[in-house]
Amino acid sequence: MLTIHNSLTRTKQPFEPIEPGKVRMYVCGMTVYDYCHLGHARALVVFDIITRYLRWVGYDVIYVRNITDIDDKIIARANERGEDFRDLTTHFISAMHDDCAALGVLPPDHEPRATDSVPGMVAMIETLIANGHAYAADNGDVYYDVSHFDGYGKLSGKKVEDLRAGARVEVTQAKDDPLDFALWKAVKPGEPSWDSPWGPGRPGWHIECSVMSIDALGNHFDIHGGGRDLQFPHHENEIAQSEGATGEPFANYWIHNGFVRIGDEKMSKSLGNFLTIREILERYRAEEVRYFIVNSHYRSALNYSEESLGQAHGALERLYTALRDLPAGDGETDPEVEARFRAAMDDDFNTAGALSVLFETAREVNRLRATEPDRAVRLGDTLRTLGGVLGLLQHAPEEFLKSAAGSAGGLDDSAIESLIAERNAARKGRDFAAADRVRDELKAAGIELEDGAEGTTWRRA
RNA sequence: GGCUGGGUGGCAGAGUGGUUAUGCAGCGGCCUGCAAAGCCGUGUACGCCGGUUCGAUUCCGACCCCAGCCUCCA
Repeated sequence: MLTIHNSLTRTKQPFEPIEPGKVRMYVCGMTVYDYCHLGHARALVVFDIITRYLRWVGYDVIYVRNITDIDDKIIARANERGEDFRDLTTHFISAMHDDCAALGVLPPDHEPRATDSVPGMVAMIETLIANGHAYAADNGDVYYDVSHFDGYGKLSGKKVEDLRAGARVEVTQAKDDPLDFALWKAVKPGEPSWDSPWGPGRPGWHIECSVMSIDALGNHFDIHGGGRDLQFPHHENEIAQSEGATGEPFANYWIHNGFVRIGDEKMSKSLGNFLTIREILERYRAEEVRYFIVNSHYRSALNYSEESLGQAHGALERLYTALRDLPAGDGETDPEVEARFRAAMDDDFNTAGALSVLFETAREVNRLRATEPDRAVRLGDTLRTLGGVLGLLQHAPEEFLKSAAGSAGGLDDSAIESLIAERNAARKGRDFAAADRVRDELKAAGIELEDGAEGTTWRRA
């Protein structure tokens, strides 16, 4: 039985989809004005794994992840670069897709773009005005009337009075209440705009997600996800808009992933302490980045450090070493191992616990490969299958073990092979001093050797 | 100030009212020309102070500390 921590109730609940066997999930995607950083990578990987797992246990999943391709920052950046905002977003959307592919993040089923849904946003805003949930201000903006929605604050656990007391939102003349938020922003000079009943302008950020999610999944769907930082106000506002407009409950389960931190601070654009995915991939293998993310629970804070990424390498090396030279079997998994893996994942996607099952299985493979080869092969299949649910262990072991991290230079494979041949000739002549010199030379270049019965193998550390 | 979440062994990181997380690193052993890999063994870990309990890292209360949201943010 799958249980999920629901931000809406702040408890772990059994997962019950609206329609049996079917999961409809919407996750807030990227605002495409810059390259994705490690924090984005975490959100991408976390929901990728949730999707993979739900599918693997048999759910028919519709996964929607939007693209915000119109907002203040996009406009500002485009103007800075002196280009059309569409050229800017096209560039960063394609960069994001490259990053996803590199990290093994599967594409969502639908990837709606805000600019394709503006008429729907205008329509929802009209409905909200008609319902009394929103009002058009004199300046051409339209605002949501927070006091007119009873459930406001239910997702973030905030009370409207408390928010008002601690409000740091700048009060404009146009708003009735500092907590009210913009649904439609009147055009300013130099900005792209769309026509509307309130004059030319563009949608507010929150309305974009309400409309794109409902368009793709209906008024009421199962899971809505995103980063912790979106819980308030973004998701709170989405609920107010969506439920205000449809009169139906919006999403049943809200899942929020924790932040990536660096030096005990949130990694973010505004703090400027971020590392882009492409920067990281220059220094580490994509699978190491993925392992680093999977190694901790999706809701907890994840501290970036060189050491952690290094440890990820060591851990993957162990797993791949167990699979090395192990033939593939019939693809069946071991039921007992699978049950333990599922028990961990069913417990609010406990990927760290699931990994421990993988390591225990790897040890079993190593222990049994000589004495019970059939069983070892079966466990190897299990390892590959369960690893695949986490998006790991899909490379050929030799390929992973011999691969270089990022753009690392050094010795190429043929140079390594010829040094090994040289060393083995020395070993044959029992000139161990010469053999050890070659091995030391390779070790200095980051190459580890292993002399086995079948000959010498190597890997990059 | 209001509201969230968290403090676990050298590091990373799960989890639990009493019995091994797991990985990396370390130590001892087996194996090996020596290594490496692997296997076996090994470490008085649970912020502080009280309380409940036969027993608490795990429950309750206070305290200290950290992070996040309340402004754009995965």
